[in-house]
Amino acid sequence: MAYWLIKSEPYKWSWDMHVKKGVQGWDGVRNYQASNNMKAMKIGDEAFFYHSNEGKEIVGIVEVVKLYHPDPTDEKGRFGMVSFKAIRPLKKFVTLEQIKATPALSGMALLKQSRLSVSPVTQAEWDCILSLSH
DNA sequence: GCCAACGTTGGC
DNA sequence: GCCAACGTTGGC
Repeated sequence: MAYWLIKSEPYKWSWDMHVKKGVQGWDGVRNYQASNNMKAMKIGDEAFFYHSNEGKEIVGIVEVVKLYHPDPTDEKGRFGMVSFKAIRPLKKFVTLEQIKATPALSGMALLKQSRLSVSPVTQAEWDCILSLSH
């Protein structure tokens, strides 16, 4: 069981939209590193849902319900996507500011590669963020 | 709205 | 296969 973090700009695709829809294919990723991270995902893996630009905070948790498959929005057929189901919102959102201020989270890919939209999260980081969300 | 970081494209 | 030019992301 692995953990991940996925980013979305809330005015394009927000947590609320995802909750309303239930399951959503994570289309539109056009970056090989992000794409490779999705390839490595397994059914049941969980991911934090992060709002970039507006909010800049982790707002909820989703679960992988469909493995890497072709992304219909990619005309060239080069990129794929996984599908995520919304599981639950965090009681308290965990902001980028908090993450930066927490030494245990200083190694997160979110901070080191700010432009990477799908990144891995370690068990320790996952637990730490969950503890901040209570 | 600016701009740094960085990934991608395309000419050579 | 290199690398300059260009485009995009995302924090500030």
